[in-house]
Parts: sequence; structure tokens; C-alpha cells
Amino acid sequence: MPHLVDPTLTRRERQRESTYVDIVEASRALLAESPELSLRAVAAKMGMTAPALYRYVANYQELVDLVAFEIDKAATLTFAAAADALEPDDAPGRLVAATTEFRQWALGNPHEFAIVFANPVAEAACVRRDLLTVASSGLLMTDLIHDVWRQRGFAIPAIDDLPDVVRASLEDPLIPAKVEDLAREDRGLVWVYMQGWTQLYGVVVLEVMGHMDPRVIESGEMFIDVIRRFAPTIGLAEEMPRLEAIIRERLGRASG
Amino acid sequence: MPHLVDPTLTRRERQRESTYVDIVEASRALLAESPELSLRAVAAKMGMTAPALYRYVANYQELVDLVAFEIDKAATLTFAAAADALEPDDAPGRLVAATTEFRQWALGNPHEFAIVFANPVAEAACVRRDLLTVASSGLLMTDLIHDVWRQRGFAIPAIDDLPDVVRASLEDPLIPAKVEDLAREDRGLVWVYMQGWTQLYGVVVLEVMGHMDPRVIESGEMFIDVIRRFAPTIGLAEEMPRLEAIIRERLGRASG
DNA sequence: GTAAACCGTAAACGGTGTAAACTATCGTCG
DNA sequence: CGACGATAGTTTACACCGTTTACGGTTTAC
Repeated sequence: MPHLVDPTLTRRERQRESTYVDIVEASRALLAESPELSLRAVAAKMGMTAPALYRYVANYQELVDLVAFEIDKAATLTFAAAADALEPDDAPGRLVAATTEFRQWALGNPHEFAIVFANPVAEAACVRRDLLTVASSGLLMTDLIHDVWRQRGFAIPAIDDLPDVVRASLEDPLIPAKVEDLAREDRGLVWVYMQGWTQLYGVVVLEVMGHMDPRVIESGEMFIDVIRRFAPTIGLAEEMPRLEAIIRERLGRASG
Repeated sequence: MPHLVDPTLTRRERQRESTYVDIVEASRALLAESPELSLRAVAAKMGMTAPALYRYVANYQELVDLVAFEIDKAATLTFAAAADALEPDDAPGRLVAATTEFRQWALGNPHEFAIVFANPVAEAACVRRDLLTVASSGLLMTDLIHDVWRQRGFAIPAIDDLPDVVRASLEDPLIPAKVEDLAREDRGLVWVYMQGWTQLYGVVVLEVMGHMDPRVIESGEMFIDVIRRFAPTIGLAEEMPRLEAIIRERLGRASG
């Protein structure tokens, strides 16, 4: 897993890390123009031949996974930035801001979105599965909901009221969710998070894929509607008018 | 002039139609095993060479669209059959039965599902867009919700309370929805349908793509949860326990 | 009966992922 | 310093992909 350049590494290791960065960079440049990401094109864009890339990834799928992970990381920064545009004590505002930015980013970068969020996870025990578990966007979103809960204290389902399977999944989650700092009796919050994520995911995929009336997509009304219908679940019913203003303000912009 | 079979079709035309059937058949056979559908493989499976297929489809995308349309048609039959397993006067039961069958079918035929419901619609004015508008599954689902409304008469949003864009979209929909036999003041029902479809779509795509805890997918608890949370919107809150039984019964089966 | 429309073929072009063999360079150690 | 092994790149090759072109048979229609 390549990260930022680290001075403690040997020269060769640093060079290798930087090549990984180049790979991601080239890939994202290609994705900005075409939905198809080809290993050969990435290599060409870097001034290399295709087989050389096999020194860095085992196969095409691993290239995609690598790029997806880095895209998620980078996109999460913009979500976080959207949240940071509001005061720290306005957890609800921060949540909807980040959520709206997520939607805007998805529509503005459909190919990147597809690679991260609409890519089938083939097997239960594959690399992608592991990467998924630590996806930064998931961690951010759970964090933001957690903040809302701490500040507003909405009702969450008691973990023992939930079905056995769900309880097991909450106690030892296989999805990206920051859960260690959550007492067992508060794990119901993660279920609420999953509910919200499911609904959000539904609209956004529908919109990005174009499986919705173009006029509705353009307006963002269904997206707003989804947020509005979910708001009461996390105790934001009364605050919704104010939050809707935040959303609509953000819908007017393009995403970076 | 006596005609034995179909007066409108000549011998050659009938043969041509049958070739189209073969194409879809071969494609679906391939999709059952591999997520990738290749034009060459389809041709080979039919005992033809690849270029011959260009007598029937203009390009690869058109092949995919054709297959997607036919898959949707065929799948809709199984959804309808699930609904028909219940009494005609039990519209709520029919709706959740069809919905559950949809989910089961999606999980059992992920590649077919992906081709129909998770394929990007590139341009606003493409063939796929038109096909989408008449997708049979969409028509069935609107029908089923319409039946629930007629039988139970839940509250629907007044069309004039909805945002302008939404109103325009409901008066002249670009999505699959049987809408002609719905008075203008009742068009709010279509919005309710879109809301429900969005939520349903969210869970199912999440499940099919594997972007969810495998244990939760296996159990179907999130799917049930989505239905449960949507039920009140269409006046089925009290009936939910009965409906949940119908769902759980169906989750135990495999889909055809 | 003949001309046109149709349906298939083979060959070829440029693209893809991937495997194998080979080579030049770099880092380390005697 | 020199040698050697690991590393990172090359070239070549294979099998597959979508698509185009040119060509040959059949079937239909006038």
C-alpha cells in the first residue's frame, strides 16, 4: 500500500513509492476523460511499456483496486473540506455538507465514482474486501454521524433488539466504520449509519448511472428528498429547513 | 390470401426474428457464467463469426442494450409470478412479493442484474434511454404500487406542492412508469413510486455489488429494514408484520 | 430470369491483459 | 574497488476483444 514519500526509506524504496504515485496520477488523468481504464494506457501515459507495470501490481484488478483506494482517499479530503466549511459545533450542518459534496463529486467524476463505489467485490476474502474495510470515506461519514449523535443525542436502536446477524455484524464490522471507540450498547448507531448510507447510495448511484429523469437529476430534488426523509431518524426533523438551505447552496456549485 | 403463421412476417423476417432470440439466449447463457459479455463469444456460441452479428446490431453497445431489454422483460415475468402467488385483493402482499423476488433475482443473477440496472446511460438521447422508458419491470412496479393505492388509499403529495422540476417530470415522465391512466392530481403517486424505487435500488445494488457485510447480505436484514421503513409512506405500517412474514418466506428460496 | 437485398464468410487493423526471456542499472558486500 | 544479486525496465509473443472491408453464396422480388 503506497503512501506519501517517507524520508526514512532507502532511495530505491522512495523511487518505488513515487512510481506508485505516478501510476495513480496517470490513471486518474485517464479516468477524467474516458470511463475505461486500461493498464496499457496507464503505462503509456507514464512513458513505460505495459509489462513494466507488473512490477507494481500483480494484475489489472489490483491496479483498479489501488486506484480506487487512492481516489477514495482523495475524494474524502474534499468531503471533509465541505464539512469544515461549517462551525465545529454544527455537526448536522457538517454531515449534510459532506454528504452533498459526496453527491456532487460523484456526478462530476462519474468514472472515478464508478471505480470506487460501483465495482463488484468478487470474493469475500480478496484484497478489495480488506481495502473496503478501511475506506476513508466510510470512516469520515461514520465520524460525522457520530458527532451528530453526541451533540443531539437522537434515539438509536438497542443492540439487543436487532436481529442476531446484525448484532454480530455491529460487534465486529466488515465495513468501513470507526467503531472501536463506541461502547457495545451504542453500536446501534452503526446500524443507523448503514441505513443512511444505503439510502444515500441509492440516489447517488441512480443519478450517476443516469437511471433517473435527467431533469430530476439536474435539480437534485430526489437527493434532497432522500436526506429529508432520513433526517428524522437522526433527530434532525426541526433543523431540516436550515440544513436544506445548506444543501441547496452547495448544489449550485461544481465539485473539485 | 391465406396465411398460416403471421401475415405480417415473411419467411426471411421470421428467420431473422429467431436469430435475435438466439442472440439473447446465447448472451444470457454466457452471462450466467461470466460477468463479461463479449460479442465474439456470443457469435461463437451461436456458431457464427463475430462480424456476422453486425447484421443484427450496429455495435457492441446495441447488443448489450438488446440483451438488457430482454433480460428485464424475462425477469419481470418472475416478479409478476411472485405477485400472482397472492390473492388479487392483497395488493400490499403482491407488492412486497414482487419486490422480494426482484431482490432475490438480483442476488442470484448478478451479471444480468448489472447489465440491466447498473449500466451507465451515456447520453440523454440514446437508444438505451428510450428502452429505459418502457422497461417492463418499471411498469410492473408502478402497477403494483398503483394497486396498493387504489385498495388502501394512502396519502400522496399534492402535485402542486412538489418542486417545479418534479412536477414537470411527473406530467411527462422519462422513466418507466405507467402514467397515462393517472389523473393529473394523482401524479404525486409517481413521485412516491420514485422514492420507493430509489430506496429499493440502493439496498439491492449495495448487496449485489458486495459493498455490505456478507453476513447482512446473506440474512437480508437490511433489505427487510428498507421495506419496513418505507411501508408507512404507502400506508402499510400496521400490515407490516404480515408482510414481513411474506418477505421472509420468500428470502428462504432461490430465484429462477 | 435476372437484379437486388440479405446473410454469412475470411482477412485484417488496432486495441486489450498477460507471460516469458532478456538486459541494464542499482545497492550492497567482500 | 569489483562482483554479484535484486530490481526495473525492455522486447517479443499469445490470445482475446470490437470493428471494418471485401467477397461469396441464398433468398426474395420484379
